Amino acid sequence: MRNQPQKKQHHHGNLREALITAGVGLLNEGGLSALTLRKCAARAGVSHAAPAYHFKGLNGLLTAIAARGYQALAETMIEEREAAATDPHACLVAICNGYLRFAQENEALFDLMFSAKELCYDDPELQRESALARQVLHEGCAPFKHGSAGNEGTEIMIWALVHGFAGILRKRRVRPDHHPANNIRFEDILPHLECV
Amino acid sequence: MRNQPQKKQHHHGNLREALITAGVGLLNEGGLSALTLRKCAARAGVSHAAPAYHFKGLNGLLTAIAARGYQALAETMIEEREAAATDPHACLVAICNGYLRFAQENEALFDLMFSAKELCYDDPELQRESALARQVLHEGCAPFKHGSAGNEGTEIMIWALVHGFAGILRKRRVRPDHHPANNIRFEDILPHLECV
DNA sequence: TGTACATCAGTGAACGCGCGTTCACTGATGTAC
DNA sequence: TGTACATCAGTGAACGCGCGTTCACTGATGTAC
Repeated sequence: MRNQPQKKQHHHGNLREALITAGVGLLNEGGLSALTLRKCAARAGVSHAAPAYHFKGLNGLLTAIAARGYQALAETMIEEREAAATDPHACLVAICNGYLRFAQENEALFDLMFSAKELCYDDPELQRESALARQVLHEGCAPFKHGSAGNEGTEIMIWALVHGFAGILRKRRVRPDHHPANNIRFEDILPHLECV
Repeated sequence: MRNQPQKKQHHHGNLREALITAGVGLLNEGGLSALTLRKCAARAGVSHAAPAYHFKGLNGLLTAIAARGYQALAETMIEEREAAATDPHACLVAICNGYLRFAQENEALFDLMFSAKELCYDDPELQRESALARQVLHEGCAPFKHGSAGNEGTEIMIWALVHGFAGILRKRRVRPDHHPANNIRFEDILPHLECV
């Protein structure tokens, strides 16, 4: 019963999850600036001092939410990859599309993960989740080399490319008539990759 | 004399410039969160209500500073291009390096230009300066085609690539051991572009 | 050339707001015996 | 099985802070005559 409280309790039992969920909701609805300790607490139905206590301050909460973001990013990429054909090219394209879809469907969360907000970059969970997401991209790039830099060059190029796309496709960042056409696809961009 | 006040005056004479300069300084020193109306005013030596009056609120000031950022971005790219050889490939590489240099030398300003902060995107000056910066990249890409998308495909790909690089190279965004090597160069990445 | 007046850039005090932090506390839980 | 006690998750009131905005005002400037 501990994780599914039936009624108002002093010990919440699952406060960490509740606060992270609340934070993600706030991000989706109000953007980065809507994510505060007090609003998170209110949405989770606890005292506004609770998240400060639980996460040892605002940065701790932001860090936990960002870690959850990396987890979701990895899941989205894997989801796309699973749905794709098995040949390396299609897999990599699918992974890239997953990255892009995550960025577009989770604008503010993506903001938090890569923005100017100070996170606790040495937090083990944040490190683990971001490394796992990175690993998905790494595996997708492994069969390829590109130019003299080989595999590593491929991975960095692909990461930059997909990350840059994510940035410039964001709504409100670019005037509509400056928007790159949405129908530019990775398929058009990646054909020069050679299988090792 | 109007633009060079010798002593404390009621009419500042060049308040707009003074506030933008102050804002850029604040960004450099304290990041995005250090950029407030009150701090800008203090640094420019005016009452804290002055910038609100002059720029019609915080967003107006942020917008003017972002516009200045695009101007500086264009200047940096042009500077690199001028220093390069005249062949199209070297020019494009130079422009890309300029984009990247600007992003690295002006972290917080770059943040403001592309971050989640709400700017007045229909401000004529912001539109003009961002279009001019975009134009530099456009000209650099004009001699090339890439894949079936031709010139436009090239431009979007290059923009995404360089913008993504800028993002992932930012300090503190990525753990040191996840950092792409700084010595990866556009020269290694662009050889597949074909002259039209 | 001088005077009266309208304009407007910037002032400074006051306002309310939401924020993160602190801290003495309470009440539930787990453990030792 | 029951009791005493230590632990600790969460409370709620209070704090001070910096923020953007507002507004009656002041003083410099430009213009009409």
